Amino acid sequence: MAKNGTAEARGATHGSGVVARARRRRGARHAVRTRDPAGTRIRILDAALREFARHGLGGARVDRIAARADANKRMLYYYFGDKEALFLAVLERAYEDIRTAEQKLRLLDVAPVEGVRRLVAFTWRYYLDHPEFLTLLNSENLHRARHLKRSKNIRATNSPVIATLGEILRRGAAAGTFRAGVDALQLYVSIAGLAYFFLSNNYTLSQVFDRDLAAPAAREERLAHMTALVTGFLTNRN
Amino acid sequence: MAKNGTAEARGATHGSGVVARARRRRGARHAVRTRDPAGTRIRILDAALREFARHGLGGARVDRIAARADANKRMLYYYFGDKEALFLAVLERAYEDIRTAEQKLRLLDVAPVEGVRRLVAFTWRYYLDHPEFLTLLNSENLHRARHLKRSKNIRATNSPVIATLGEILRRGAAAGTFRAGVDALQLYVSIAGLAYFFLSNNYTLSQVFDRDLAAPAAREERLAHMTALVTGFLTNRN
DNA sequence: CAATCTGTTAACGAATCGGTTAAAACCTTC
DNA sequence: GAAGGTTTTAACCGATTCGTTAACAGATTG
Repeated sequence: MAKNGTAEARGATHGSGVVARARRRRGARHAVRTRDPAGTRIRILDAALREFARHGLGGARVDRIAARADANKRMLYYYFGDKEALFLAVLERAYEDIRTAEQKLRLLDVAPVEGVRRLVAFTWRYYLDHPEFLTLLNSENLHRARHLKRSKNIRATNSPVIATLGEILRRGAAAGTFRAGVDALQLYVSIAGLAYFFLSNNYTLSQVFDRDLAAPAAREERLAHMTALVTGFLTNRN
Repeated sequence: MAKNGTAEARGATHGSGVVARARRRRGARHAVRTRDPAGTRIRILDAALREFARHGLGGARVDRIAARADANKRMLYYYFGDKEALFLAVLERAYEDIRTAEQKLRLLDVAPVEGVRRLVAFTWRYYLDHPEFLTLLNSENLHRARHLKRSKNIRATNSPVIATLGEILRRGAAAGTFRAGVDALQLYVSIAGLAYFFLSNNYTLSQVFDRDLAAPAAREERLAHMTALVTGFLTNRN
């Protein structure tokens, strides 16, 4: 009863699909079969993101993806072609998501130092909240960006941030608060790297240095250090 | 004929093993069979390093490792137990190698700024020359350091670098050239991250920003930026 | 309501996976 | 030179892998 509300609330055109699926999962007989093409597609994408992030491309299992998506395995192939094409679809959506989040930042509304601080904090927060994004990128790099190479519309979406950061650096240098001659792409990669490495390699680092680097205190310390490092560098005019 | 020299040059106790193996590979009949336990062990480790680095733990194939090591597959299990134990052995050796290289650095013989510069340059160079180390760590982190947790003698070997960096920071602060209050572990992680991210994610970064970040010029630019970032931060006393 | 397209299903199959068996060949020791 | 332990081999195994087949059911259109 309450379950039904969920389906309707989502505004699904074929709302009954969700209910039917829930019934079928519970093993009820006389399950009402219904279609939900769009829903099936995103359920597969969600399940695939989780699976690829958890086990990598090589360790991911299509059967597990299908099971978690509550879809027939054949559907993966119907919608995406094969395992690798599905991986690319997952990757493209992940990039799309972070770029969308970046767009909302409006870094040029504040002073240059504050703008940089916000970019550092955002990057940190985003990686922290989306660990799957990190492992996904690691997988893609393991395969030398083989999938991304086949993708279009990836290059276009990624420039804006660099352009914005470049403008911040220009303004800061003009105002005399920042040093001149800093390359925006290099700095962007640095900010990303400072957060990425700590989080992506958190497990081995914690093990090797015998500290719990996932603890709240360690995280706060890290963000503070990153911010100090970047702003300290930029405001040192020698 | 010249081949034989290689075996002797290596100082192998059972030198004939190498020759026999080479003959067998070439498919010669009446192949002289010989034993070489130590050699077999390291050939397996080398082959496994390559395979795990190339395909990750999940994507690695034991048959391929055996083939490349020119050993029977049974030997992997004879010496290491199973695939995962072999992975741990490879990982342990990789850590051992980088710590050994770090020991040779003698960073305290030079001025603090120069010491930091050398550490940055070394880290960069080492990652550049050992890309397998990066992908290996990525794999281990994907699995949440599951294997490393079982390992002993990992924690002990990793402290010295942090201690040395701590001493450099102390001396620099005492001399008034460095800012005070910088945590050695945080800075070490930062230096590593600045190099690691650029190299480990080189493929996706190059793709996404439409630049060849593996080109010599891009590499030099990166090292220069990293060095400036770290020293610029440390020498900014505010 | 018939024809047609789209989405979904169960079942299967060939290839490959990590791991094992059982026996043989090499090497050391006495 | 025989005994006994260590290293190596070929063959094999059951489970699992990704991907496919063929038929069916819901939706759409005339």
